[in-house]
Amino acid sequence: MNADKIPDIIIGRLPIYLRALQRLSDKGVQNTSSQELGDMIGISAAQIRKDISQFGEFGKQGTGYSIPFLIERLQSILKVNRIWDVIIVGMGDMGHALARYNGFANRGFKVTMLFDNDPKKIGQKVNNLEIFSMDVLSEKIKQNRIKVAMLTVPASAAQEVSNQLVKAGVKAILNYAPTHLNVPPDVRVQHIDPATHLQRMTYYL
Amino acid sequence: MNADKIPDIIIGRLPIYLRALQRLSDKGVQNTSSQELGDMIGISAAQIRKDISQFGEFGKQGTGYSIPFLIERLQSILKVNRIWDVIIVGMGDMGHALARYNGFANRGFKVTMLFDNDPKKIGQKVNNLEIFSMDVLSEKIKQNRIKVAMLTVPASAAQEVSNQLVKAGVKAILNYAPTHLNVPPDVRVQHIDPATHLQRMTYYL
DNA sequence: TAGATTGTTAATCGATTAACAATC
DNA sequence: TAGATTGTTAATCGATTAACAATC
Repeated sequence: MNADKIPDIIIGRLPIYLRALQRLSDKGVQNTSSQELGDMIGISAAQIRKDISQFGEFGKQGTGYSIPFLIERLQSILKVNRIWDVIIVGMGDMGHALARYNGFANRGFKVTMLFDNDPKKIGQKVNNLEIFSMDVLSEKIKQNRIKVAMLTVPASAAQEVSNQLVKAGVKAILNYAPTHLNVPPDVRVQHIDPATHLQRMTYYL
Repeated sequence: MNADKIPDIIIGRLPIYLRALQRLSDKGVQNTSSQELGDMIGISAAQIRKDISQFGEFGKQGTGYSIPFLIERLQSILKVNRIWDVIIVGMGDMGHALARYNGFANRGFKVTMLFDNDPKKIGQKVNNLEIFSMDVLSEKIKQNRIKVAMLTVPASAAQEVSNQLVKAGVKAILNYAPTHLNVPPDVRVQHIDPATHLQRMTYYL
């Protein structure tokens, strides 16, 4: 393991590699090469080898990489060789869809609590999980040592709720609100904004 | 307007600038500087000036940028100074949430058609839009000259449906399926995979 | 005018690619 | 052994930052 600081751009590619490897594994494939993996996901073989080699010598000359082994290594590096409890804050349509999403299984995450401030929603269940009041958000986060949250409140409330999350100890926020969040440097934010993603493509049309 | 090829990484930042500018505009602010805008979204002032200057001289020394003017320019560059009709393919929870999402207004997009292959869903309405059969997907895309699609089918069907979209003339796909899509070079794909986004953050926890 | 801020140049920094010895 | 493919080095390519003349 290289102790140097790994560039974030490399960290960002590891989940892509992992996803492709798990897909191969599901098909029963046992081994692959940087060439094959690269062809699958549109990344050069040299870059894949370079990225992976930041963390150790996981391949073998002549035969490439053992898929189960490389999956295990990447999961360990990304710290998804465990299950992170994740909360969803804001039970509109998007929060609802995420609560019922089955794509987190085997990828290191489990949605464990839901929150909303609408009295009509509080106490209801989605996917067998009760919706809690925002009043108990901080308390529940601390109690359960929650580190990861998905934020699906309206843009107008996002910064305020983000502050609450951070104050209670959340360190990773997947932000679905179409607004930038200001957080301390030890908190990570990833943005999902469909309009922004679409606008990035219309330029080329 | 610079006729050189603009790097994609710059194009990717323009929607972020545009979103921040629209937020300022909504608050009634008329002018801003690269410094202020950069502070808002965590990007250096120099980079913002450099990015914007690829497309023309939109600012004024001493006073910065006129927000309405810069919004108009960015919208024009990104081709969102019009409304793109967008279709949603796959009316599960995610497709449903996107069909009811109100974040596309004023950002250049309008969801106009929904598709699913489940006979029980076909003919139903979501947000006043009828769900069509996949059998008429190609025909409807061609008829309405649809260029932009959101793909919310299961991963196992994503490549196959993507092929249909591309063949019918779609040039921009927002892919919610957790799998890489192979498309011709003239088709753009953006990926939204919550598990991948979360995995990119857990490394730092 | 004086202060502020752009657009741009040059310098720095970082990422990607090509190539190949090592070796399975 | 011969062929394949890694890990790594050096070269190339591209992106970011710092600095400042121009000018509103």
